[in-house]
Amino acid sequence: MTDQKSRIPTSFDVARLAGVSRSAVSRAFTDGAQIAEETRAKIHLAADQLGYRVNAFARGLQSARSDLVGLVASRLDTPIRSRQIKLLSQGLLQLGFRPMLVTAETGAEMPALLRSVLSYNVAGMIVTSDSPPPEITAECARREVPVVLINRDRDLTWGDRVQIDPEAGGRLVHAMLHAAGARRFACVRPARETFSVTGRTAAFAAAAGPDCLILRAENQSYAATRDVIGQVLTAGGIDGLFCATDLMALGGLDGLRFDHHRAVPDDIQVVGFDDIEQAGWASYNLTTVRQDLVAQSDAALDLLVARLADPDRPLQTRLQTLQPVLRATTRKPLTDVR
Amino acid sequence: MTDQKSRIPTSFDVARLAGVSRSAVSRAFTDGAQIAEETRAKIHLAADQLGYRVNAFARGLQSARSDLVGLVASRLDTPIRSRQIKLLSQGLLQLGFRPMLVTAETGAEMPALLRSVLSYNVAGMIVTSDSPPPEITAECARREVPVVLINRDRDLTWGDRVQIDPEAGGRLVHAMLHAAGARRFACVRPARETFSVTGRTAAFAAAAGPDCLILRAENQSYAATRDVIGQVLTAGGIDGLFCATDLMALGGLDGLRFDHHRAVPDDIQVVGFDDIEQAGWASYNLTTVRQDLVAQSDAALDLLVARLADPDRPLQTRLQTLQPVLRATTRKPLTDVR
DNA sequence: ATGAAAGCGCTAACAT
DNA sequence: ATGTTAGCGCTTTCAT
Repeated sequence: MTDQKSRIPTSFDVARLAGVSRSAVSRAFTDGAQIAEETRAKIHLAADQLGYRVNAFARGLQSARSDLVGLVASRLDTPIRSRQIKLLSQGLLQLGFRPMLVTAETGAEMPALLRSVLSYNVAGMIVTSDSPPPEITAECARREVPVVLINRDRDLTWGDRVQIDPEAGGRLVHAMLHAAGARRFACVRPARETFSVTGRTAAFAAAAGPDCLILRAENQSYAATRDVIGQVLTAGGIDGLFCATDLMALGGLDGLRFDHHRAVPDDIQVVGFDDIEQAGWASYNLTTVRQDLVAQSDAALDLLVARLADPDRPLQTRLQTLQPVLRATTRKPLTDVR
Repeated sequence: MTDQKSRIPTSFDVARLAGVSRSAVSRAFTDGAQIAEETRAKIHLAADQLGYRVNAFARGLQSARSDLVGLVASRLDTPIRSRQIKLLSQGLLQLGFRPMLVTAETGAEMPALLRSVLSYNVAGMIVTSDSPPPEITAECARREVPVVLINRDRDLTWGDRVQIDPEAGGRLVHAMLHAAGARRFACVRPARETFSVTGRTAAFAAAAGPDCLILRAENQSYAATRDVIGQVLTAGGIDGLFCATDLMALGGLDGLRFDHHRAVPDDIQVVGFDDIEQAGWASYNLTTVRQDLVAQSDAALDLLVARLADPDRPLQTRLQTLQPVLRATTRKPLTDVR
């Protein structure tokens, strides 16, 4: 109540109030520092009284590494991406890190953004974006900043990875459709190439054989897929459709049903990929392949922590399991899948 | 190529290479600093050669304010929240700020998180969460950290606001249903109270009259709403239903159609709120009220920048406009709404 | 276990 | 327009 002109208190103020040195204050706020429990309590009391908080900049300047972790993502308004970000940022918070979000829709802004994140001496970086920051991992490597890449291309030279096996994913989808009785196949993929998406559609097409129809949607959205899905029908006779992501599959489904008056799965069977929440909604009930995002996020955080503990360990890749989710856009399979 | 042992270069290294003082280097990296274009170019050249980046911690320590902006949100895997975060973080990035994401599902973690964000000397804070950080705004006020509250309760004492008018929203929904011919009303709201959601359901109920049935879903999810929607039918005769959010409305819709075999809008008309992407999908085609998230984000950033420019300006509240979106879960209205 | 003293890398007066 | 000089608030040896 006395001094209105409230300057932000520093460790000096706390030290004086508690009758100790500034180093003692520093120790009181450092985990595992050598300090008497009694002193620590006294200091914390004084600190609370003053509303003192360790200045993260001063601490970071000194110790040359912060508790910030860069979280790189694009299209984060997408169901799968937003869930990933949620899980990752919660996990980071729980581990005592602070997520610094870096989003870029166009790849152009990326390099500048990433460099500016690096200037915060981030403890690490988690990249879920499909827009690749190619040269940046080199700089991370140079600074020994741990990088975890989630479902990212192999073109990057530094970074631990957690990813699905796209080939296995593509083959699995084909097996699901085939077991359900489909024989003439098509798949829809987005125009822009992306590690996991491109990989699984390619593998699907390979498994489906040379007469597999390949459609390109302008992007990975519901709308873009709904727009092109009519082409599946002009081809004629196609009874098994793979859409590269659930979001695309839902657009395809609505296009088939509402724009082209086809029955799914009776006229044509449809499978998506990811198992986003909406895929399970009653109006869709989409057969799909589940990517376990919780496991993915756990694995990513695990890799981050492990590398922090031992910067010199060999780069590691963690493969995620894939799980078929049979719902109502395919017929009941005669034989078990897998 | 010479020194492998690559230490991270400092302004000192750049100064030496460029043959200038460290202050010159500092100026070369400060917008609007007094420095000859020639010198600046020379310095940037040297900096690039060395891979130099300004150390954000040292800069922040000095200037006692960073380009970090805290972005507080909960449930960010929800369509509306993730879109908000996307728009806000992009806008922040564009303005030269870095978003620091703070997510908390349980309100308990909040205070600690926010304090730790404050220790980063954030330039400001944008709060979209409905879990309120009540005492924290006091600390922001004390530190003169700008706060922008999006659709937040009135209990907070510091912060500019951008929000919808919940009363107007509730009345609008009632008007829409009434104009479409509904006469016996119900509404579903989540168990936990929330500024905008509670406000509009209350206003709806008030407009609908005393015999309006009020249902409580366990939370704001699709599943929770689908679970309770059957209670609308046991009441009997209800022909107009308001679900507090689109996400809830979609759950309600699927419940009515698939679990209880009711026709929408023939047996009962349904209106949601927000106009999330999924509301426009063909399987739902949900009548709703649009909250313009782009305008909301723009307004929030605007308020932030304005307060940064003039910390002493009076607190301001920006009201968002609401727009009815008539689709297929209501009948064609006889009279115009609004 | 605690204190004294020396920086971490930068910016901001102030001087030139 | 540029250089000199003090710090910003903290952590961290090194003594004690």
